Amino acid sequence: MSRQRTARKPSISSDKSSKTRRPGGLRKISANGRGTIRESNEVRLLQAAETVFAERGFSGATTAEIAARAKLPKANLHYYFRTKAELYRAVLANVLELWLDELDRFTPEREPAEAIAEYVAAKLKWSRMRPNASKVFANEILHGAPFMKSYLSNDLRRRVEDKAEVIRHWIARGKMRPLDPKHFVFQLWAVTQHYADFDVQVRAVLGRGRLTDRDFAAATENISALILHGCLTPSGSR
Amino acid sequence: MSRQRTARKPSISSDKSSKTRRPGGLRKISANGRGTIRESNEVRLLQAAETVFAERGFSGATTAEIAARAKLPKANLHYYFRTKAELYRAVLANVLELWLDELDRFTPEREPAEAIAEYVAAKLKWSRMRPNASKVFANEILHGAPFMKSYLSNDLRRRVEDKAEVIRHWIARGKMRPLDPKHFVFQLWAVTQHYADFDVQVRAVLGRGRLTDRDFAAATENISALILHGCLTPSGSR
DNA sequence: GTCTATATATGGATAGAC
DNA sequence: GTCTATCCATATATAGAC
Repeated sequence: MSRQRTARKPSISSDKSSKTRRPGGLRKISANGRGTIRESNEVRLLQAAETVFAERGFSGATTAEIAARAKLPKANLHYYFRTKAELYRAVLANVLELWLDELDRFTPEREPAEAIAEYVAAKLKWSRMRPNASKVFANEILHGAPFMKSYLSNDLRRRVEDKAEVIRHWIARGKMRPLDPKHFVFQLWAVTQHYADFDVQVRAVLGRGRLTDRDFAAATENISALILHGCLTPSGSR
Repeated sequence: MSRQRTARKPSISSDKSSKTRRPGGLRKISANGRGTIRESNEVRLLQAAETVFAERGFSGATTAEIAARAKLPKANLHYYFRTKAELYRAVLANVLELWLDELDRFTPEREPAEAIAEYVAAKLKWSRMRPNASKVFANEILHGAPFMKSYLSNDLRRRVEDKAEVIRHWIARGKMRPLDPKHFVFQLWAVTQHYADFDVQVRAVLGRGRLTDRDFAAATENISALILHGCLTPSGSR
């Protein structure tokens, strides 16, 4: 769960000065065989930060609140993450790992109906399980992606480019209607993330204190049906 | 363009103490027949505020930046709007006026295909013309709707309830597939607002400096086609 | 590696002259 | 009704004792 740049992770570090790590070197190797204090503290800070950044945004979040939620003194937070921005970057990097891989179901050999239904279900599962991750991401984009712009224009853009090619293949094979592949991906993103990012509105309209399993099941079914009927050719849907 | 509560506007004032207006009374009635100084200053502040709140969120926005963008000294802003929160509330109220009415196209007598296509086109037009309005709203919801929660649970909820009834009618008449009406509305909202709220991501993926008329035309067509094929019965789509 | 105390900056809001 | 100067609260970040 290290937040080190290992060069295989999507890097969002390029936008600002990427400072070097902790003084480094003397990593505590405790009797139980792990540098556990640092690790567990970092994880707790990252989890607390995800919640607070989701609820308050970058500017609204305070290091004091994050530290309190992680049950650590504020100065300790600054020991592990020199600046608020560095902590935020680490949270964002964690979030991206979640988002990235689900699109990999889109391969030319697969049936679009299956791949798309699975994707919708998977994204909605994340919206339920990690709503704060989704919100941090949404907030970042909403405000112009100051920390993530280069990631969007590089990693993400290429990835969508690839998947658009797969969708074009499906269309050419007569399995999908002749739609614009990239706009189709936007629409998948939009409907699946809505339930995490706009949950307050969804709950208010449905009159729920919190969204239940049944609500998410209903959302998944409705979205799948709408999207599949919307994008498949009659023969493609079998 | 007054921001007064006239009781017919959707009220968002109930969450916090709604302070009385300016000292009041002596409204300048200038030679040209309008209280123009106040009015034009208020409008400029509201427009500046919409932009800044959209870009930075409530906490990230500073009254200094808003005032600068409106080309007024900061103290002047506080003369017209006592607090940052009051100014924010006024911006939100403006935004809600835009959002509310478009759903009125949903009436039992109309053909769903037409009503829905018009709605999608109208919402996307707003996403293009007033992206900042959309972003302010999105940001408010994203962070738990601290200023708007009661509006969501009352006005908005009732409104969606009404429209859900219309959709059920369409379904009963065999014009639409048997979907969940409220989830369907969520999906309409999600896809149409995506292009305003997530424009940075959309632009990055499409490789555009800014979204063009053609991009919005493509979005409109793609969304309409997906949604209509997705929700109409074969006979319903004629 | 932890934590108290504090330096420093920023931003919301207002006093009071014009 | 306008605007300069300023008050004061809050927040990031660090120094330095433990």
